[in-house]
Amino acid sequence: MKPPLTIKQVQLLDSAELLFSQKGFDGTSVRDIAEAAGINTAMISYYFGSKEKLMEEIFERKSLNIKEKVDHLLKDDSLDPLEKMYSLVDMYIEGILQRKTFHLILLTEQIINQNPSIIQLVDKMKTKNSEYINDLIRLGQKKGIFRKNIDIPMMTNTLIGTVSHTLVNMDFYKKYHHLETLKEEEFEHLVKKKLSVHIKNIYKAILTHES
Amino acid sequence: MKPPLTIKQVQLLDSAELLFSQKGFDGTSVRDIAEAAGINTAMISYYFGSKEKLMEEIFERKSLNIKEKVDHLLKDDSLDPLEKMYSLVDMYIEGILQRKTFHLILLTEQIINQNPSIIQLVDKMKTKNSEYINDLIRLGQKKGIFRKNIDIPMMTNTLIGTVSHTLVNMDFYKKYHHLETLKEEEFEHLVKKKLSVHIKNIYKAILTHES
DNA sequence: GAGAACTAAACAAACGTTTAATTAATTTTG
DNA sequence: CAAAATTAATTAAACGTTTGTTTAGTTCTC
Repeated sequence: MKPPLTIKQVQLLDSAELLFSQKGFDGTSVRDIAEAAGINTAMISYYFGSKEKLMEEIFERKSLNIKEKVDHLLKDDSLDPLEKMYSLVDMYIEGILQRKTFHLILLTEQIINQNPSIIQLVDKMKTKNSEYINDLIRLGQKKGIFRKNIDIPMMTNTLIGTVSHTLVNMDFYKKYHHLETLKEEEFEHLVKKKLSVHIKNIYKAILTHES
Repeated sequence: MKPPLTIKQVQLLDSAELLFSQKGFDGTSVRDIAEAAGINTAMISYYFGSKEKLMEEIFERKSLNIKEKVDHLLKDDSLDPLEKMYSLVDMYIEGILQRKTFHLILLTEQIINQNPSIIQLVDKMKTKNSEYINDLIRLGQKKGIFRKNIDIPMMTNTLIGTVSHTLVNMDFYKKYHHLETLKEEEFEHLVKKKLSVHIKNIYKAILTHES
């Protein structure tokens, strides 16, 4: 069991997370991080051992864990399979947009993979995500409600891919549609709603309609 | 008009593109690039002026330009609106998977934006993509074949997002489904086919079905 | 032999990390 | 309970590398 983080550790982690999401891991220096947090540079090595391990700490803190929720969802008899899929879709939208900065780091780290322990962590996340969607779709198929010939990996790609691409393009979308007057909170709520409706439409169409 | 590139310039650009896609712009040194190309480090500054301008050259060389194809598609009377959308979908799948390494760079540069002229280039690309899909969907709506209440930006996000996420996860997909025995060529063909069928299904369902 | 192509070496700046010294907090002791 | 001893937190400076770029000289080409 690891000791709880101190206030300064959290300040460093938060500053680092923001900077990594904006300038990337290699584009951010430990001096940048320390200055943003108002803490001496040497404290990063003192607390975390290295810049690499600080990154790992960010991943351990911010990784999305919805295993319990999905397990509960699988057993829940009050929902039909499509409602369960809807619930999973909203979990991902909510989980990703609530961790915007971390998810941006995750996106770049999926492509630029240098640190072995981060590669391992990301692979585990991917495997879990595949399993969750796989389990829920197979359940609907067993109950005879979902179609048989579903390309499950592609359903995953559309869910995560659409949400991720929307996240990356949020600023562009805001400018392109002249929504700068909206409060950040309202804009985010709008995006979540649009994502939710859109992806659920797709899932309903692909999972339940005749071919 | 710029003078044509020499062989060595192309070698440097190709080596840089591969390394940038694997380790990111900041994670790649000019010495890395020069060594991979078997060319003296100083030649990068000599030819391109700087590492930054070398990156810009990559973008100018590899940016996807499908304007002519889309214009032609809009006028083509032998295709109905849905067939036109299908054609656009395949253009993106083909264009992105044929430029895998460049598209990976593009994905990270959309998040980690430092170089102003690259930001400008990426914004232009996004605007164009939005317009292409917008024009084709509106055409189908005018002809009374597509539904009225379509969330066009979200349709864009699903197309580009699904293809991008599939590209990023290709290696994972290969391992997870034990397809290592497949030749790279065959695997890529399989992925393209799956993407094509999947996204066309989505587009057909969302654009044409009743709500 | 003039101009372009190319090289090895040098440049200052920035990098992540360590060190040695100092201050702050905690524990031990009389 | 206060003083002393011990440990932890914090600092500025220095460490050795690596960074992108420039320089000065050499080789090649026409």
